[in-house]
Amino acid sequence: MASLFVATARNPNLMPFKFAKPRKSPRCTALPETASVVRKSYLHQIASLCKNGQLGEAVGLFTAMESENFRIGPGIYGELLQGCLLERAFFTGQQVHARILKSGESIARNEFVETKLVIFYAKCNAPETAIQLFRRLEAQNVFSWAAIIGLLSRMDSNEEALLGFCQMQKNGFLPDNFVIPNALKACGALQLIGFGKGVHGYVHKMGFDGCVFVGSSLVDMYGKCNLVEDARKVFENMPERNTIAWNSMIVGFVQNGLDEEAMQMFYDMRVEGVEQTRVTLSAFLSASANLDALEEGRQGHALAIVHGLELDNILGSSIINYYAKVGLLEDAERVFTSMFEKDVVTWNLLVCGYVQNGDFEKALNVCQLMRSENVRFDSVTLTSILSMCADTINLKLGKEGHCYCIRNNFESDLAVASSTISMYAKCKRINSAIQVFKSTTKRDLVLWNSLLAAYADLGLSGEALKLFYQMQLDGVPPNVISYNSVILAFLRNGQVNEAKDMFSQMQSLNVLPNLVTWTTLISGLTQNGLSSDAVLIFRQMLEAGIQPSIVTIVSALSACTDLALLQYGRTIHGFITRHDLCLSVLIATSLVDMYAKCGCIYQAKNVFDMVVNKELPIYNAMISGYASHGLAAEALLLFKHLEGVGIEPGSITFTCILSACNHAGLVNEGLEILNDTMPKYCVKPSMEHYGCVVSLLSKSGNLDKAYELLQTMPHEPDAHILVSLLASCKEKHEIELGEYLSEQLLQLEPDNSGNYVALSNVYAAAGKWNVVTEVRNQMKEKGMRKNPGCSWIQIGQELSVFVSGDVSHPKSDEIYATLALLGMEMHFMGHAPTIY
DNA sequence: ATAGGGTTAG
Repeated sequence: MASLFVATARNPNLMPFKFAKPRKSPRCTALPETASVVRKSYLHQIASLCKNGQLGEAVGLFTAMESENFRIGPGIYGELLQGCLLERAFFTGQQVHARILKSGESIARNEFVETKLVIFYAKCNAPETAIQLFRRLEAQNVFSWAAIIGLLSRMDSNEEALLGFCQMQKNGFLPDNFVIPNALKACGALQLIGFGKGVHGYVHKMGFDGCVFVGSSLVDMYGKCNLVEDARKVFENMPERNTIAWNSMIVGFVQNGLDEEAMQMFYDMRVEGVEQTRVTLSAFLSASANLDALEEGRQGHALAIVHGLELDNILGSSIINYYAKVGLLEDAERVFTSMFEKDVVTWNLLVCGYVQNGDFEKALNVCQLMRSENVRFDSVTLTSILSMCADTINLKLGKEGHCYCIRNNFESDLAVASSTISMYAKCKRINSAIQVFKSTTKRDLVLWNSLLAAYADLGLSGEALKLFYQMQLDGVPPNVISYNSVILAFLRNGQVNEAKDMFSQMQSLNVLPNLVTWTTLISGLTQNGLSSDAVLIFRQMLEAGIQPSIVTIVSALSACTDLALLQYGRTIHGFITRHDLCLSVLIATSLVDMYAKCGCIYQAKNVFDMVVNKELPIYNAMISGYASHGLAAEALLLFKHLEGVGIEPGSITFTCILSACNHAGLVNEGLEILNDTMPKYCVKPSMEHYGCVVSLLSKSGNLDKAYELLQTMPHEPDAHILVSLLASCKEKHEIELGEYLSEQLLQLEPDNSGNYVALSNVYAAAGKWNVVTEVRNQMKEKGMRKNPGCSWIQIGQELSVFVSGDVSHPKSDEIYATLALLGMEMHFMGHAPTIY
């Protein structure tokens, strides 16, 4: 095998040696008289030299024997091979092998020597030679079988190892306590629980229960097969337990998600004074990482230092994994640089840590360093890179990553395919996502869920539902995540009832809704205008004993931005206070927003004042609150304060502050912000920003300036801005401009009856009743009268005409009838002109 | 005139 030679060449201990003259050794000086005694003594010396790691001396003695023509027996060759094995001296072993072949059949075909050679090659991971020699054996025995089965299991050829295990029994050799651990290891790797239990039975029958090696392997096997209770039973019944037995148990707990048990066992181990190795610490650190146990993980790192354990790729990686999981990336990086041995997993942990921490630049740097040090990316690296591309919506890098996957045959990797799909979906390339999905042949739950989530994000509920059924036809039962996506797809598409149906369907099928399910429903219902349903769901969630996350609470509070639900908002505020969640800036911002939108501006201010480290969003919420309450002075003051504390205002901030100016009629302030302040902060004014100022100018009687701004701004005017100008045209009786603007408006939104109303208002204000009627007839032709969304405005408009003196209005009876139907005649009569 | 062994990270 090529890799073998690479491995030997790297190791300076394995340099080829020359058969040197034996060095004078004091023990060699007095040779006993008879040849057989001398031979015995030589054997003894060679054996002890080999055991003491003095292979060179042993070989020297061997050469001396050869030159003195001693008859060298199988024992000497056996000892020498054993010595080579101990020092991993592959080349020396090959030389010994050559001498064996040269010394004739009686040695070369000796069962003991042949077995030793098989063991030697098997241990040196030279599978071809070992297996070839094994096949040509004069006689098999338990030792050669054990060597071969061990080799196969080490090479991860688990099926072959188990086949060998069966074959040796067929050939009449009873497996002993040395072979059994290898067979059990293979069972664990393949999760062949039936086979494993069979071996366990055999162990019991043969009385190997007492062997620590067998016991530890059983613990490991049961752990790997997810039968952690059986593992525990074996462990507890072991008459003797060593470090490895404990380690196997702890690792079993961690692998089965029982992190607390693993930690407890770690402490028990310390109390009992069992030596703890890097394996122990590695497992302990995994448990700490899984539990976010900050203190324990640090202790684990400290113990590694105290025990003087060098940071090999595995222990080092466990420490990095822990620091990365709890977000201490600087510590992770420190450990990374201090490691003496790194592999692709080590690198991946650092990359993944930075990606999950949102430090994309550092993640990319590490990837580049990886390439420059010739560490090849594997599927985990690519998954991290692709998910980073998704997070940053970096389609260019994402495509490069995808191409790398195609070039390097990662296409069949399900995890890579899933993250490629998510990447394309996040970058709004749904067709590419679908293409990647279709190119896969074997599909797992994660892959189906990736595309399902992509459809959900776009609100493609039809496609999502189709996929949802398709996966079931394909024999993949949906899990909570699948249901969450379908529910989200419906809610994004405004299909509230369908979403609710799915929610009850999953419960009747015993798929338990999780935090995401509840949160999706709460925010989706709110966004579809069903705030009170959202609040109801939030209460159900608390009753179900699910702890809300920050996102859940933010969604629930956003449902309470309606005065009718303020009482629930206050209840949630109480919940927040009881659970010490006020410290979250996100929650505080939502509270400010809720109180402001419910008209409780002073309560909003109270919450606002309590927050210590304020960030831009909470300022925005407060300024917006002031703006909507007509408290322009307060809004401007807070805006100035923002400058004082060095926080840069954003686009939303300017929307809020301009709308405050607009409501308060602060023309100069509004113009200054648009013309000076926004360029200062490099914020390009949006349509909405211009809208505020245009409306402000037109309302304050500067219709000309307003129209000028409308013409010079870099945006095509939207309906909103045109309507605000139309209102001014009405006041100023600017019929010509009104007509012109209305024409544009009706081109933009030909089916919006409100626009016709605005136009007819212009004519009505100028007393052009005949044109008003004309416009009304146009509306009637379009069947707009029955449109419930604008009936109020229409009625108002009709009334305006009526009140303005056109008493002979032909439809006055109809208007009265409509009002009577709505039960509001008197009320509207008095307030008619304010309806607009 | 004799042999060999199990556990670990994403």
